[in-house]
Amino acid sequence: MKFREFEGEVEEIVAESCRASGYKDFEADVSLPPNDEYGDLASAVPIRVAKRSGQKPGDVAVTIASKAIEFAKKSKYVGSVSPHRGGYLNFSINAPRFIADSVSDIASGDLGAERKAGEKIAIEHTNVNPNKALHIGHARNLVLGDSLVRVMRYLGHKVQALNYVDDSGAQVADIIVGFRFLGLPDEAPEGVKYDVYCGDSVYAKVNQEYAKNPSLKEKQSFVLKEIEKGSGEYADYTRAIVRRILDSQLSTCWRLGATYDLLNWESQLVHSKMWEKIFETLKKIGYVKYQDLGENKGCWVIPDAETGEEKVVVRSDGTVVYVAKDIPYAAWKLGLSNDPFGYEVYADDQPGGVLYSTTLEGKKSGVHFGNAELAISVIDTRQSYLQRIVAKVLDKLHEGASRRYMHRSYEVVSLSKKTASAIGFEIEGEFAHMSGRKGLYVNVDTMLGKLKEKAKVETRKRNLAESDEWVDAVAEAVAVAALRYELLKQDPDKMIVFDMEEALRFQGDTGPYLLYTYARARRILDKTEGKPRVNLASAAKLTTKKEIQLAKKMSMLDISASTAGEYLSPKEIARFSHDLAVAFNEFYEGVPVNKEPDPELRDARLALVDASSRVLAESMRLMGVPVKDRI
RNA sequence: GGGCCCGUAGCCCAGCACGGAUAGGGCGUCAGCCUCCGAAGCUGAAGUGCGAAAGCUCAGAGACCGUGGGUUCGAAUCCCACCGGGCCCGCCA
Repeated sequence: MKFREFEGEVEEIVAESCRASGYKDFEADVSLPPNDEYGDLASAVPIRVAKRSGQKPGDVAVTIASKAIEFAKKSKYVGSVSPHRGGYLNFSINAPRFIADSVSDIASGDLGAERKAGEKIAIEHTNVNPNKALHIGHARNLVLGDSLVRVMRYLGHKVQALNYVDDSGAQVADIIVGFRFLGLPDEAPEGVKYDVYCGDSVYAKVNQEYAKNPSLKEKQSFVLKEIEKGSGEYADYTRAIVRRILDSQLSTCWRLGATYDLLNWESQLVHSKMWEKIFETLKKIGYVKYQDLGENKGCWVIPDAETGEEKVVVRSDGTVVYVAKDIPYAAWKLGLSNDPFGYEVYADDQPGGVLYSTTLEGKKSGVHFGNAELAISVIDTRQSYLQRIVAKVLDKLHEGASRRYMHRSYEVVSLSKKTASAIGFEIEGEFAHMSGRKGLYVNVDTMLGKLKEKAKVETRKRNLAESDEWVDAVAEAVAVAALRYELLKQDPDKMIVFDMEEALRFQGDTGPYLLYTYARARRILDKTEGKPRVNLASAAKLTTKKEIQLAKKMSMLDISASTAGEYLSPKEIARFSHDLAVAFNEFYEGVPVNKEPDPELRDARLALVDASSRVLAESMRLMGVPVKDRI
C-alpha cells in the first residue's frame, strides 16, 4: 500500500542525504512523529550524527535537510522536507498524489501487503478437550489463533490451521464414566447443546462423585485403558461420544468464525509409533536417560541443564507423559519425522472449506499436511515451561529446529468478582480463575446468547421495518464482533478479568463500533447520486486534516498486518481498525459528502469513503469480525 | 528455593521489540450537538480574542508511567534491586 511506498522513499532520501553530507554508517530510521504538525514521517538521524560528531543536532538537521530537499524532488510522494532545531528531519506527504494513488489502488481491490515468497506455516489453536463446551478462556485461544491464521494468509503465507483433539485423556474418560457407571443418560435434554450438557451436567456430576466415592476413580483408569487399546466396545463407544461432543464444539467455533484445515487426534498420534522412533533416537544420542535410583527410579528422563532438574518422559510403568506426546506432534509439524498419517475428509460443510482429519488407514485424499517451515502453537502461558522442553528436544532431533517452533503464549481469562457472583460463586479476591470441575466458567454460547439478546433490542430500535430474520442475523454478527474484538484487542501477556456487564458494551473501543462505522460508510455510498472517483486535480481539493488523516490511516493496513505477523500479535489489527474507524467518524462528522455542492469534490470524498470502508472491512476480516452493510 | 508474566488517570487498556519532540485511547463524570449523509456517533471540560458566518486563535479536566538506584545529552521504554499481583516448576493433561 502507498504509505509504505512513501516510507520507503523517505528512508532512501535520509540514507542518500546522510551520505551526501558526509555522514557514513547511520541507519536511516524513520518513524511516525508524535504529532502530525511536525510532518507525516520523521527521522532522528541528525541527533545520532550530532552525538558522534559533537555538533548541534539542529545544525546537522539543517545540513542534511539541504541535501534531502534536492533528493525529494525526484520522489513521488514526498511533499516537503524541513529540519527541526531539536535534530529531526520532518517529511510531509504530497497529499493529492498520495490520495489519488491510494484510492485507485484500493478501489481496484489491492488491499494486500507486498507479496513475499510465502512460508509454509502450521498454526495450532483451540485444542479444547472434547468433554465440554468452550468457555471464554478457550475463546481467547481460538480468537488469537484464528486471527493469526488470517493475518498470515493475508501476508501471503501458506497456512495450515490445526486443531489438536485429546480424545484419549482423563477428561474424556470422565464423561464415559458418567454414562456407563453413574447411569447418566448419553442423550442431552431437548434443546441443550451436546457439549454444554456433557460439560455442565456430566463432567461436573462425575467430579462431585469422585470426591464422595474414591473407588469410582478406578472406573476412570479402567476406561482409560480400554480407550488406549483402540478397539473394543469402550473404545468404539468413546469414539462415537467424542465425535458428538467435538461436532458440537465445532459448531461454536464456526459460529465464532474460526475454521480449521486439519484435526490431529491424540489417539492416532500415540498409535502412529512416532514417539517410539523419536525415543530411540534420543536414547541413541544419550539425551534421555534411564534412572535406576532416586525419586525417578524406573523412569526415562531428560535433563534440564539450566536448572539441574529432570523431566520424566516415560513413567516407570512404561507409559508416556503428556509432553512426550507433544514432541512427536511438533516433529511432525516441522517434517522432522516421516509422516505416518493419511488424510480424510472430516466435514465438507465447514463454512471456510473442507475440514480434514488424520487417519492411520493410509488414505491420502491428495492433500498434505505437516512438513511446515514454521510451527506456531497457541497455548496458554501455564504451559510455557513444557513448551520450552519441547523446543529443546526438537533441537536434539534437528540442529536449530527450535527456531522454527514458536509458542504463542497468552494469559488466561478469569472472571470478575461480580460475574462470579452472578453465576453463584462468592469469592475472596477481585477475580477468580475459571474451573471446569467446579462449574465456575462462562460458556461461549451463553455469552453469545446474552450479547445477541442485547444486540437484538438495539438493532430493532433502529430498524423498525425489518423482518425478525434480518434483525437476528445482524444481532448475531454484532454478538460475534463484540466477543472476538474484546478477546483480541488486549495484549496476550495480560490476564483478562472478564466482566459480563463490561463485555456487553457496544460503545467506544468495541467490535460493534467497527460494524457501525462500516455501515455508516456504506450508507453514504448507497444514498449517493455521485460516483466514487478521484484524480490528481480533485484529490487536491481534499485539504482538511480529517480527509488527509483518513487517507493516510487507510493505507497503513499492510504495515499493521506485517507487525502483527512478525510479533504474532493480532491485536495490532485491533488497534489499526479502531484508529481507522475513529478517523472515518471524524471525517464523517467533519465534512459533508453527498451534501457537498462541488460535484468533483463530492466524488473525491465518495472515493475516499469507498476506499477507507473497504480497508476497514478487510481489517475486520483479519480479526474474524463479521461485516454487515447495515446494522 | 528456581523461573516466567503483569504493575501507566476513579476504573480498563495503548505506547516498551527499535530510548528522542506536548505519555495515546476507552469506560465513567460534567457540558453541548439529531428539521442537516445513521446519536452503536461526534464535540468540548464553565472559557478568551477575531469574524456576518464557515472557521481561525489562545486557553483548557483527570497520570509522582509501582518504588529506589544506574546507564545516557535524553528513560514509561534499557540494566539492577526491591514492593505488590498472577502463573509455572507432577510418574496430571
